[in-house]
Amino acid sequence: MSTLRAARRVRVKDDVLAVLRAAILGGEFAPGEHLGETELAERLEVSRGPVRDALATLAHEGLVLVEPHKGARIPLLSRRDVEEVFSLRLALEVLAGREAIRNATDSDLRALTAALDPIETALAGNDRRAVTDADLQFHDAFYRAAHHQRLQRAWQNLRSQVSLCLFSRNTVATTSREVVIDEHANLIRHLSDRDETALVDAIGHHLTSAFDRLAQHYPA
Amino acid sequence: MSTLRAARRVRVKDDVLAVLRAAILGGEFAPGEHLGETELAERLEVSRGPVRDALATLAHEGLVLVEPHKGARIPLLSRRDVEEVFSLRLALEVLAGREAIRNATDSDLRALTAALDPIETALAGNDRRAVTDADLQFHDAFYRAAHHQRLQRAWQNLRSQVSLCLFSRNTVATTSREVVIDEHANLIRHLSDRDETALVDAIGHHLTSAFDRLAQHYPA
DNA sequence: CTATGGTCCATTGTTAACAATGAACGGAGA
DNA sequence: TCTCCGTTCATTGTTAACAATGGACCATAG
Repeated sequence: MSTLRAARRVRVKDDVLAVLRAAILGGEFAPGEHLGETELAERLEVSRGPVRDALATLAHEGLVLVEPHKGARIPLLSRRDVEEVFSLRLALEVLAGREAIRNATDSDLRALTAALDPIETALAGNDRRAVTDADLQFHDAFYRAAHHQRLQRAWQNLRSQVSLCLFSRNTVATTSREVVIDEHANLIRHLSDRDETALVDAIGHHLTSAFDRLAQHYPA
Repeated sequence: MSTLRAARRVRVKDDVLAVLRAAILGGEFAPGEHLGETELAERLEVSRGPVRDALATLAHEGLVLVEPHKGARIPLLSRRDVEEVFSLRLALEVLAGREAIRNATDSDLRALTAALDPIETALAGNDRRAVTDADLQFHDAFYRAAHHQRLQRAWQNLRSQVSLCLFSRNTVATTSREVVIDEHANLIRHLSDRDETALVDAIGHHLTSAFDRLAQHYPA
């Protein structure tokens, strides 16, 4: 049965990584705050080794800033940072669209359609956090449909920062149903039609409007 | 004086990283070969800690493949891998071009022009390895001109794989002077002119032709 | 009062020992 | 002979102790 998961015992490092990532994205650390290896290790009741590993990974994801002999700090995002995140994301997602047109299977399209439901649910619950998570998971499915390993890893490295951007300033304009459902549905439609021009266009519109909504909170 | 370098003592991890990266790119390990932490640590006369750190970084760069409890292996590149590397690189470099048009300073342009010289020198020496290195360093300067930190890091993560592609099959068509000098000079010119369309076009041509030359050695 | 210099301490970098996993080998049974 | 199972061992994951760095603090001289 496909529901049977591999009983992989996770490494401690993976646990620490997941916990820290969730904590950072949940805003439990203030920007600029220093994350000491020793302190984290004690609070998580593990040794410093896995904590170091996890911090190194988080540094690759851009969730922490580490300097030699100075440890890890929570970065403070400027407007320029948000611009960087979204411009890079646009470049990646356009490539994802082109590759998906060539490589997406019916199964991928079904997965994308299915990924709309959690967004609806989250919208109904009026939980902004859940909406954003579901949104990002839709895009995960989109990148999977591209069948491009390196692109997917590039997205993984950027994904957390996108999430961070959407929550660092805590008042983000409520996203209306049109943008989160209709725009995503459009992506699926253009992808099904194998209409590259329309798809690339829709991606550009989708991300640009998301950036514009966000940019209001980051004055130039 | 600007020649005064910070007397930073490098961490052991950085040394190990540089040595291992050079070794892999130099073809000292066969594809599929297993890199044991213990063995590497002994040969480099350090402990396993820094070796682990370095291998983790190399994994992010795609130079080794690591699986939990199985360690690191040298990947074997298929044609699909090369396609992935170059398609992703194209997406990144087009973005770099657009950003450079907005952000490049005179100093950046001078650096780009200066980066042509080592290519000439390497060409004169008829050393393919040196030509490729100089080529990549030109593109480093190009990404620097974009003034886009996250893009630059994405390039750093891909750079080694590009280098690996160019040397994994050891018979690569000799690149003629036109492509390595003229095409690069064109990039500088279009960038100086702030001609986005021409620049994006030139980047596309530059990378596509490079891929085409390479793809012959990776039959579909 | 400011700036220079030195000492101390918290924190990271490194090392080496310990625990746990997974793969290879070999034997027993069908 | 082939398959299954258990043992063994090499290798990675984790831990804890040790070394070295960098910043903070304070004293002192100008």
